[in-house]
Order: sequence, then structure tokens, then C-alpha cells
Amino acid sequence: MRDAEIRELPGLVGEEVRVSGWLYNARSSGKLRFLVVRDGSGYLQAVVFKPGAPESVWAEAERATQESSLRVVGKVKEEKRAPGGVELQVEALEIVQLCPEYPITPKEHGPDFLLNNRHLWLRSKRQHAVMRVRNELTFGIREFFYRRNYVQIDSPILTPAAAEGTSTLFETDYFGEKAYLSQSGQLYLEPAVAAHGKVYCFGPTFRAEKSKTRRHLTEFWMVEPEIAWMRFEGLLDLAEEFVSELVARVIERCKEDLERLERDISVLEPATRRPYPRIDYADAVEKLKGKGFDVNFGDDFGGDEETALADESGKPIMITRYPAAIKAFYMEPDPNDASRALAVDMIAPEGYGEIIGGSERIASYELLEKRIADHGLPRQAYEWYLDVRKYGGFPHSGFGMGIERVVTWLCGLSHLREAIPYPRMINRLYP
RNA sequence: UCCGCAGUAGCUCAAUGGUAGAGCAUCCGGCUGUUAACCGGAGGGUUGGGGGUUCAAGCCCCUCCUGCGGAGCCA
Repeated sequence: MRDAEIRELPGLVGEEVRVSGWLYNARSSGKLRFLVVRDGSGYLQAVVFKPGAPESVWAEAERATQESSLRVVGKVKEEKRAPGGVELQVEALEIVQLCPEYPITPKEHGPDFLLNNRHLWLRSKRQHAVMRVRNELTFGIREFFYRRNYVQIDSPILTPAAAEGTSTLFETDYFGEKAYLSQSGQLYLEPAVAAHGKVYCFGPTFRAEKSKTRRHLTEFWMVEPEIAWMRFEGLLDLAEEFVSELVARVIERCKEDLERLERDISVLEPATRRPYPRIDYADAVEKLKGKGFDVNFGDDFGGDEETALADESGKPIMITRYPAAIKAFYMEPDPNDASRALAVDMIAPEGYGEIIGGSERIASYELLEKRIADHGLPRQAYEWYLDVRKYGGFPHSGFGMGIERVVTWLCGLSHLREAIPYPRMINRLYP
């Protein structure tokens, strides 16, 4: 007899094994009791047949409640009627801890209740699948960059000043000084790119905006690559390669999870194929006007506008060359039109919104100096950032991708809050 | 911050201004192949808080609280 994970059982038919896990659900019919056991690696139907089992085993099988932790011993049997194709014929059963009435029943629940019980909700099938997709995505991201010889540079969470103004930052006390939780690692990446050439950071970021939409969290994860000597066109290629490769990876390696989430893979497949449509901001404005939207050149796009643009193809689209006035101070102006920035937003299809924002960065010391002044930012706080241009300046580009937005899109979720283990939102800091 | 919707059993939801109900969960009973199993029974309620209208309020009015959706902002 050996210990086995449920995922291994199809290869252990005929063998006697011990499986340790939790009771997901139980069904019984007189002399027959089905225990659905989960152990994180899968779901197992364990069967106890009263006439064939010792009385104590039957009694324990009857006593076991939903989510009781337990160990079952028995022979693995091929069984078409069982989910997964195999089942366990229980010979011994030990309840490790009898679970009292479990709050999350096998019926529908509301979001407030589920979020209050997020620590338990994580055990349910859908949430289990989402976290596995997230895991595949984040590992894929690291592998993508590792294979291309990027160096991961972790940016600080506690920062002395805002990247783009202080209004959206969480403020905290730092030994009598004001400190802010980082809203982007990008500025700290730029000095590092001068050291390593190709770098990225990957960590949590914080926005104190009182956003109440399905597309916002106050704490979310962002991956931000930054590349020396890369120009705008190269950045567009990189973003496209990055996303298409990650989508393909998740489709290939998370088939079961996506199936459990009832995500139609054929809808995701166009995103595995390059190129993605690229549309100039000015053309996007015209296109939206043609669709009856009330937008003018110079406006930023809202969620509805983004959705309308993205829905034309099943792929993400890249909107390029936004007006400089509505973009960040550090973005390089378009050499053909200084009123525009070499900035890109990638919009996911199906209304999932912006997943990437990026740009070529200002390379000139003098221009950056002027922009900092124009935006009313405290020069002193950005001295180190200006040094990237002062001591051997160079063109460079980068983007940021929001992990939860991508997970939400890949899984076909209706809300970002399911894409992170413990969502932090306005009015929610528990559990 | 603004706009809209909602709050009834542990959970999801019903209930013309007139005796508060169902399903799931729990407990008891039945069933040898269940797939959110099924069938029968039982317990379970200060209808979010406060105030008001009325013979009578879960329902109408005021107010506060909480949640949800959206806008703005953004990934």
C-alpha cells in the first residue's frame, strides 16, 4: 500500500493506495455511499458498499460531513461511470477531523457571502481552476523572460514619491516620513535596465482609487519588462509575442481547468496567432465616431469604447500613438508629431479591457526635465530618475501587464476579484 | 465622489398593504451506481438599523448603514 495523489490514480489501476484529502461531496443510496474526495490534485469518487465493507468503515462513511479531512484506503478500479474514469473501492476510512456545518453548500451563493468566505471559497472547483490558470500564467511569464535572458529586478513596494502624482496612492507612515505603496515598478526599472539591458519586475502594485468596477482592485499584480535600446516598433512586437505565447501556453497546459470554467477555447485561439491588429489613435477615434460614439480627438477611451474597438477581431488590439496630453510624463514624443506619445494600450477582446499599457521612454535629459516641471512634479524626488539620462542616456521602452486582467480574460470570469487569491477592493480587506 | 439596483431562515431566493414560504445546508427515516443524486419528515425568522404613514407595513415615505453594478481613473 502506498500514498497516492488523485492525479496519479489512472496509472495505478488494480493497486491498493491511500488517498488523503477532504470530502467534497457525498451521495448515498441505502447500502452504497459515494464519497467525492479532493486533494488539490484532483477529485476522486470513493465508493463504500455496505455488505462488502466492515461495519466501522460504513459507519465512518455515513458520519463524514462535507469538507471533513480524511484518509481513504482501497483498490483503484477502472470505472466509466466515475468522474475521471477511475474510482476507489474503500476498504478503510479514517476521519482526521469531522467538519462542522460547512458554510459553502453545493448551491448558489452571492458574491458578498463568497468574498467573506474567500478562505473557504478557494477550495471550490471553479476557484481551484482559476488559481491553476493564474499559476500557469505567472510561471509562463517568468519562463518567457528567463529564456530571453532578462534579469528580474524587484522594485520596492515602499516608495518616497509618486510616479505620476500622489492622488491615487496609499499613504503610510515611514518613521515619521510619508511613504507610499508603489503603483508601478517602472521608474525603478529604468536605472536597472542600464545595468542589465533587459529587465523586468513582477509584483503587487497599489491604487487607492475608489474604483467600483469589475475591472479594478486596489492591490493587483503587474509584470513590467523594460528593454534598453528598444524602440517603439520593437515594443509592439514584444507585447504581441508575449501575450500570444502566454495564451497558447495556458490553452495547452490548462485544458481541464478551462473546461471546468466552461471557457470556450476556440474563442481564445485567435489570440495565439500573430500579428494583432494595430490601430493608430486617430483612426480609432474616427472608427468610434463611425460607430456613433461621442468622442473627440484628445479624449481618452472608456470601457465601452475599448470594447467596441476590440470586438472587431477575436484578437487583442493595440492602440498606438495617443495624445501626449493624456499619457504619462515620461513617454517619448512621436518624432513625426510631438503632440503624440509613442504609447500603446493593448485591449483584450470580449470586453475584458486594457491588459497592457506601455511606451518608449523619454531618452533626453532636457526634455524629461521639462516634462517633470510641466507636470508640477517635485524635481528633487526625481533626481535619481533623471540620472538615467544624465549618465549615458539611451533609448528604451517597456510596458506593464496586469495579471488579474489577463487571468480574468483567459478564464472568462465576470469580475477581477476571482482572479486573485485574496482580493483587495474598496470596502474589502478581509479575509 | 456621482448615478442606478438591492438587503426576508446558515446560504440562494419567493411572498396585491391583510396568518412570512420554497430549495440547499443541518437532524431523522428510505433506496445497490450516484454525478449540484433522489423520496418522506423535523427543527430553523426582531424581514439591515432608526423614525413615520395606516385599523394593519417585508411591501408605502424619510433617514442611516451595508453590499452590488456603472461612471470617473486606470492594469
